[in-house]
Amino acid sequence: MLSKKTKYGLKALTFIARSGSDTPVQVGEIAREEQIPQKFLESILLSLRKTGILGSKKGKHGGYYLRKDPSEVFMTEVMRVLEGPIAMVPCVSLNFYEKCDDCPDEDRCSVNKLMIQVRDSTLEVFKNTTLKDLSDR
Amino acid sequence: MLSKKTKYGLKALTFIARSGSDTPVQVGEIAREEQIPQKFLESILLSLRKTGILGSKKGKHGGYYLRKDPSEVFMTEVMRVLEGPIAMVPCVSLNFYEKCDDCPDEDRCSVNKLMIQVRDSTLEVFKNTTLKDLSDR
DNA sequence: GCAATTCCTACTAAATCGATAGGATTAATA
DNA sequence: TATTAATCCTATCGATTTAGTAGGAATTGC
Repeated sequence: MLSKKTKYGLKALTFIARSGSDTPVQVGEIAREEQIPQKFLESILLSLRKTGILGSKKGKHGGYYLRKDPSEVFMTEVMRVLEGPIAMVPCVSLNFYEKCDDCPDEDRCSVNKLMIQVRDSTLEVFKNTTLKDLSDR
Repeated sequence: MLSKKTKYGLKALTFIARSGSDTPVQVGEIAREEQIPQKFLESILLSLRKTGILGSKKGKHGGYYLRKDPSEVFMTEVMRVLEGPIAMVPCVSLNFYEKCDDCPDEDRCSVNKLMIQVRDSTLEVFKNTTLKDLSDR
């Protein structure tokens, strides 16, 4: 299941990308338009800022803005920030690898092999989709 | 994240497929060999039986067996039983469709579009992988 | 009848999710 | 400089899900 955090995050990013203008977009506006609880959205945008996808301006007339062109914001990056590892098991994760405690031999593990395939096919989608693709349609 | 239930279930199915023989395989044996809590595994195999993937024999010398040849047990079926919907959001699920309450227009939803792609690519993997593939390697 | 097995129901501890609350900090502007 | 409006930060909380555990009923082979 996709978490609400990710769902809200993607919608917010799309909203910001669509706004186009240079002036930052405020949390309140996004929350209102996209029907997202404002306080929850605040924390989501904050994490997107901390990882460098968004920039922010504080104080009056502040808000959030994209730090790159939407066509350069890849879903691999966004999904890892919002949803965490793309792999379904840590032992096939490229960025968050961890050995399974219960699995003695990774090379002979049937789950491992299957999940590598799932990871690769999902990755392929995320690598080929940018925020521009999301906001265009 | 893949649930332990699914992981254990896949390992157990692989174990049964590898055993090859006609005599049913006992929960205790699988639990011991694959390091899975026995009582937990019982409930997992039970759900696989109820959906027709496994058959069982009760009483002494009882156990579980495959109802089809491993090459006919597709991961689509197994994953749906163990892990639930393959789609990451209900609004793109083929078998468990539900409209998003918070999303007024599905056709204009950027999340929707992205998740359809992820669903299709994952489905492609599961459609082309059978229990035979898992147990062969 | 006894032993070994699946089957069934109920319970529980821990983790995660989806928020909410309250205020500190910063910046524009009157 | 005071006010206002925004982001930033920390803490808390209820509900749900996960990963089991417990205990025994039902069934079968010997």
